[in-house]
Amino acid sequence: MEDIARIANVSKPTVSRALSGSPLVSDEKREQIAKIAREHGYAVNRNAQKLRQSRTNTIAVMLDFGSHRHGAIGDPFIFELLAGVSEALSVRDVDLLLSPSGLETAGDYVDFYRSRNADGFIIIGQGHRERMLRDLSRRDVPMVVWGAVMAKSPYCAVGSDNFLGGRLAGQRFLQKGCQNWLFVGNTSHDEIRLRYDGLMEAATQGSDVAVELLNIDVMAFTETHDRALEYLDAKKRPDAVFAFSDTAAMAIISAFRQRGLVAPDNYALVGYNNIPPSEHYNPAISTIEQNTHSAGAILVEKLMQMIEGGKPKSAMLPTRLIQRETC
Amino acid sequence: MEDIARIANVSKPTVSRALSGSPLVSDEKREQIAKIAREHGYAVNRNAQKLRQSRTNTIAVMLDFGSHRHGAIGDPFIFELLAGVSEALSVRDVDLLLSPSGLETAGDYVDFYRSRNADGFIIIGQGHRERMLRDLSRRDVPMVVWGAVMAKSPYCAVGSDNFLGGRLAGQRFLQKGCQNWLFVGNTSHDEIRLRYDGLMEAATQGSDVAVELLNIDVMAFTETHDRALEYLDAKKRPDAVFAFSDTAAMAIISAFRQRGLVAPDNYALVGYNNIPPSEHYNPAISTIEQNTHSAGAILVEKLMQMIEGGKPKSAMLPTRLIQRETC
DNA sequence: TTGTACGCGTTATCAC
DNA sequence: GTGATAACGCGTACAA
Repeated sequence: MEDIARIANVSKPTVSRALSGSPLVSDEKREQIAKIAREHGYAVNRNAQKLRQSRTNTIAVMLDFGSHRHGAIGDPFIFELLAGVSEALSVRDVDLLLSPSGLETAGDYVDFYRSRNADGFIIIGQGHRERMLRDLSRRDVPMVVWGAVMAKSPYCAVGSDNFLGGRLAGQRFLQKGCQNWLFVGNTSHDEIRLRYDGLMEAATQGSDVAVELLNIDVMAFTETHDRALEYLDAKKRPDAVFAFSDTAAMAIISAFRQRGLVAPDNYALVGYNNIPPSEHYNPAISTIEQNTHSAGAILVEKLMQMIEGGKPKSAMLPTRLIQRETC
Repeated sequence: MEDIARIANVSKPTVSRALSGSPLVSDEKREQIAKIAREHGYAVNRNAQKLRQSRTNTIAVMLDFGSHRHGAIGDPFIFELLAGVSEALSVRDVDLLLSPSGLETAGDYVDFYRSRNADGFIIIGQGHRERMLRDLSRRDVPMVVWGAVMAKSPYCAVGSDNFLGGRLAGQRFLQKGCQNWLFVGNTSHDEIRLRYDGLMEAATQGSDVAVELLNIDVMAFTETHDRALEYLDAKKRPDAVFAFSDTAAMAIISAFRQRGLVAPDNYALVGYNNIPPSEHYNPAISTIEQNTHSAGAILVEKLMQMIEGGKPKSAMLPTRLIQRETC
């Protein structure tokens, strides 16, 4: 920058101002300086910038790849969410640091933040780290969580109305007169548990409804498929199934078909997320739709508020039941 | 750091050495300093570090979210790839900057690199930026591309053997005696075009084989489904279809079924990627498998070599045909 | 093994 | 509007 200043016959601060679009510099000079910089292949050192400024204009997005590998990614839903976050950050010209390593305990997160690696965190899915998140929320680090939204939560969470989603599925089962329900999913994830709770509430409103729980440790396609087969082979015959994702619903359909069971003739089925293939699947999958599209933008918006010192409220996105062939 | 040094009764450089694990400091002092740092909530400023050092230990991964949104993501394949890259970088303790904004022209990339935002780029999919990539490769910026691997390519590319993939599908079609083939995919993407070329080569080895091309602009599920319907409604009746992804294959199955056509009775079908649901789909989808798992690690390995000043060769990963019900 | 002095490239502060 | 100067927090010669 020193060199550019010399060549342009101005001072270093002027170059800085010109290149960062300060209104304090004349347009004429700005253009001239920009031109010289371009010709000489000069670009402002972003690290020096970050060192000098209070903001790093970077946020870290934590994605639990571990639990999503090997087909474990429920469906394209997470990807859409990530795309939304990426886009919302782009608009604000903020960098996205993806799942930096070594972040386990709340202390790790605090250190990472104090090291000025990022201005805040977006954490996708509580998973099994609810405890850590509660700790972290007390440590004055800007963060927003995608996942279960619970009233008593000490941190800002954004997620779809999972409880309602579960209830909607249950109410539909009631309409169809189903009595032996099966919930498929890992309820140790709060998000999933809320759906289960919603389903249970609907169940209590019916008469003589029994709900079973098929807990899937690793919520992957193959795992779900195999566990469903085991379940059927134990002579269980549910007349309604609520799966934790559309991909899981596909696994269910496949497993049930292998035992001669077809939806909706032999059982009702509702999935979650409304991914594109669901509509054209055979049979077309009834599902709970959540507004994935705006989720990313909302997450970013809340986090920015928090970084500015605000205290944004948690937000719950609407869900609705989309009826297709399976239910 | 100054403070920590004072409290520990040592000098600033000693603290620096202790915290960065230099062998020049006694274990006793290192431990003592680390303890004090922990107690006082001190963490090394990573930006100052990056400013001072030649490496930033950050690499940028370019993902074309734009062409993957709204279900446009072919299937979970890209996600798996990203997970692999993320993991490989974690092991090396390198940060992953995801699709920074404002990178369009080769010049943008060069500036980004010169600004010391990242030590290099991993670019997922050539897409429509082949021209830019050629430019960029001449500019002395470390980068590796996932996608089509072509002999005359000026940059280091890693990808599966797309040509072979296409040929394998074609050879299978020949075995089954199919004569009216349909290729589904956007051949303006080099990766896809190579598959088409492979298919064509197989076609020339048969007698009386005709190949049609159904170009899908946006390679999304719904788009593929609708274009397939249009195709059938134009009274076309292929007896073999090669789709650019397994998700696309699902879209094809759905569209064909709507017109009363079922695989493998009415047509043979081969997909690509071998995603988990393909095995359990109805009908189970024959597909070309590529070694997604090691891809991420290889990309990172090549890029690191390049950053170290090496000139790594392009690499082609093996593919194989997995025969299931559809073909 | 440890300390001194300096520089990395930028922006904030204050004068003019 | 522009320029001189200091400061951001760290690593690294070099000396001790």
